[in-house]
Amino acid sequence: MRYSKQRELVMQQVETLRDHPTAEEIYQHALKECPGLSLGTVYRNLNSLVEAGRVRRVSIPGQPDRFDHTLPWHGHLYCTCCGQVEDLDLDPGLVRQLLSGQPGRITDCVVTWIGLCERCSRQSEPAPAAAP
Amino acid sequence: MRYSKQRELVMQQVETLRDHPTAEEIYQHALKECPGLSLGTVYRNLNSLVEAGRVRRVSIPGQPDRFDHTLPWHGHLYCTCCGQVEDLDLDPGLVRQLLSGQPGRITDCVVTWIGLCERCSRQSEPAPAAAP
DNA sequence: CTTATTGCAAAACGTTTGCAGGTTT
DNA sequence: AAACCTGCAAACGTTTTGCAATAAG
Repeated sequence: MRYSKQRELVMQQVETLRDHPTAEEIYQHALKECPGLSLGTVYRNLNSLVEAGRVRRVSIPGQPDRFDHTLPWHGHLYCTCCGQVEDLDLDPGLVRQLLSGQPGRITDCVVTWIGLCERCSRQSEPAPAAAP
Repeated sequence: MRYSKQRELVMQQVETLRDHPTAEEIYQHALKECPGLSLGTVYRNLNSLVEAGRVRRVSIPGQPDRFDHTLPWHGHLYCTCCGQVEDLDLDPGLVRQLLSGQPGRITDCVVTWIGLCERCSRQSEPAPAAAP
């Protein structure tokens, strides 16, 4: 894979916007530092970065994909109130136990909690962004 | 909610095609019994059936939604070889343990295994359908 | 008679792709 | 010079929507 200004910019955005940005959000922020950048290029680079293992893709049902700079395996919590996605540290031992006895060969495991984040569940000071 | 022939037909297809069909698959099968049925109607009815709690939606990252007649909570295994989705019985106690200590109020939990089903992992007699 | 539901077609949405020109090695 | 990467715009596959017509209560 060759160096490109655009790809490194996309990588940098995933790292600085640490809150699981979507391709569109990454594009909007990157545009400020690289006018003329195209959304297609952002998508293409996100795909190569995911394939290269430098970025993780986070899929929430019914929503555009998000991208995560945290590489080690973890789960996610999608807050239906503020729309934010939080990392979830899950005991890998328990996950392995959950899987034990299941037939087949597993290569990945997606665990997504749907509900309210801590802030929204306290019903005060709801986070700014609106849920889609 | 009013009775409609189309909605009951969609419901019936989800129940008889027990293998997590997509909207398109449900449409193709239902068409045989109700010529003139439209795909938009299938989507609308699947949405109302999910909302009414008579059907479950199963989302696999990067794939069209599937629909499940099994209502009690369970996980899913998506086989990257044959493309099939299998139900996964997961110990609810372990799932509750996984969640314990996490902040927030959880309303749903999506657990999806990605890998090979038992049949494909035995590397013999792969299931008919091709992975997308 | 009222209103939910339908078929149809068009649009919305997130994402991918073909192409001609520009960049990296 | 060869290969890769870009911007652009068009196309993609899935899903939703506006509409006038139909069917249910």
